[in-house]
Amino acid sequence: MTIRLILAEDQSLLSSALAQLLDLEDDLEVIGTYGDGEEAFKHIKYEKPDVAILDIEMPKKTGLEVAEEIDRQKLPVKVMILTTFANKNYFQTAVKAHVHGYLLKDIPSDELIQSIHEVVAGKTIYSPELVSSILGDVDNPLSDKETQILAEIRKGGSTAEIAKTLYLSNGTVRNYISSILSKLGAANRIEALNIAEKRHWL
Amino acid sequence: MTIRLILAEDQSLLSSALAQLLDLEDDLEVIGTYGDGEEAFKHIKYEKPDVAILDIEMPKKTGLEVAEEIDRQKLPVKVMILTTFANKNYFQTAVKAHVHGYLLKDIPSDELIQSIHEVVAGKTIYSPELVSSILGDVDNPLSDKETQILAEIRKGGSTAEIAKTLYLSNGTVRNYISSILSKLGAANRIEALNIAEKRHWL
DNA sequence: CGCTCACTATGACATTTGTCATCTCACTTC
DNA sequence: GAAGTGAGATGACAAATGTCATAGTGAGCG
Repeated sequence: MTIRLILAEDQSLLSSALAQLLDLEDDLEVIGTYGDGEEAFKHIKYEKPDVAILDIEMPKKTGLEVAEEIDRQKLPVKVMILTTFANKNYFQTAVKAHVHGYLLKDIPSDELIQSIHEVVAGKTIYSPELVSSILGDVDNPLSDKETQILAEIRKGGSTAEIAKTLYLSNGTVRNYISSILSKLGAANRIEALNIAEKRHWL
Repeated sequence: MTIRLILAEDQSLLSSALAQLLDLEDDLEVIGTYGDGEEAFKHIKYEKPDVAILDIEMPKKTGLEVAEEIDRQKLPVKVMILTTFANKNYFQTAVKAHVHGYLLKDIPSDELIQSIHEVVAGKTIYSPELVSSILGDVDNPLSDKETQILAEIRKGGSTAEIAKTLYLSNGTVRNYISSILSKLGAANRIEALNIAEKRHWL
């Protein structure tokens, strides 16, 4: 029985190289490769592959959104996330969406092939590097509101604008920012952004 | 005559997939794959491959630095840059280093293989998407100093810190920033960073 | 030669940002 | 129902940031 695969990955070089390579395996068959989440989802839904390999950051719909949709509709597909990002939030979202694999792009292709087989055999595979790196991650000390505000800061808005979009008073926003800065040990907004980004908290 | 290749790419999945795929071609032979610029350079220097395919953003040494070093030492190697980044500065640096190819990772792998052959045959290949996207780029209105200061801003330093590291007065830095903001139509530093980054000016 | 432009600088000013103490109000929780 | 707790708010203050006018220097150019 050959395993039917769909690939969703927006970097054509990787996508095409991978597709050709997987196709060379005699029990694997790549029935489609798609460069954005929406297309990929459509084809997953109607062509019912055995395994869907999804990148996270893609146009239109992220791999995580696709995974959640598949989970919600209980489509009979094994979902594997394949990403560069060893990011706690991404990983947790993926786990909640009951994905069958979460692999980082820093593995060799043999390992990917092996993982596909294991997933089809019923295993669930989380990249060990990832799990340990996640466990090793310093815990995000920011509250939800603080994180939300930091995200607004990243967009470049002033205190006043942030206050308006979040329906808070000017002073409250400044208090939150003050607290963010002290929690992150930053001296200003930009430093805070850099720190939070480096630690995968954004 | 088979073409001997060295690959420098820090994303293992792509690196290994590509290596296997290229090796399948009967006139191509991948004699080494390396995950950082320094290692790659050493092996390029002593194993003298026909072609070196370099990613830009890698640990230790970027692909561009490797390319410059190869150019300076006049090593008899065809250099091809393979990157995600359609960034004017990167591209210009690469051209100055006399690379023989500059390709984006959004091409299919067949095209890469074909390009390798063309480069070996003496052609110089610049990704057409890139060239046109570069030509379509709005010209950077910032002066060198302004760009330099914006780069310092990105690191998160305060006006005073920037002034100190660049040996300028506090007021001068503030004037430059003021000018940057007005040129970019930004209301504050963070917005300026976002705009400059989006337009590939950083 | 004069002109423009980039670079550097000052001072004065308004605004924004960051800090801190303090307060209210709605919810738990015991 | 009293004591916490956490989200949100205020006001006052200091420091940083942004704006503007003005000015000196030197390089490059027609």
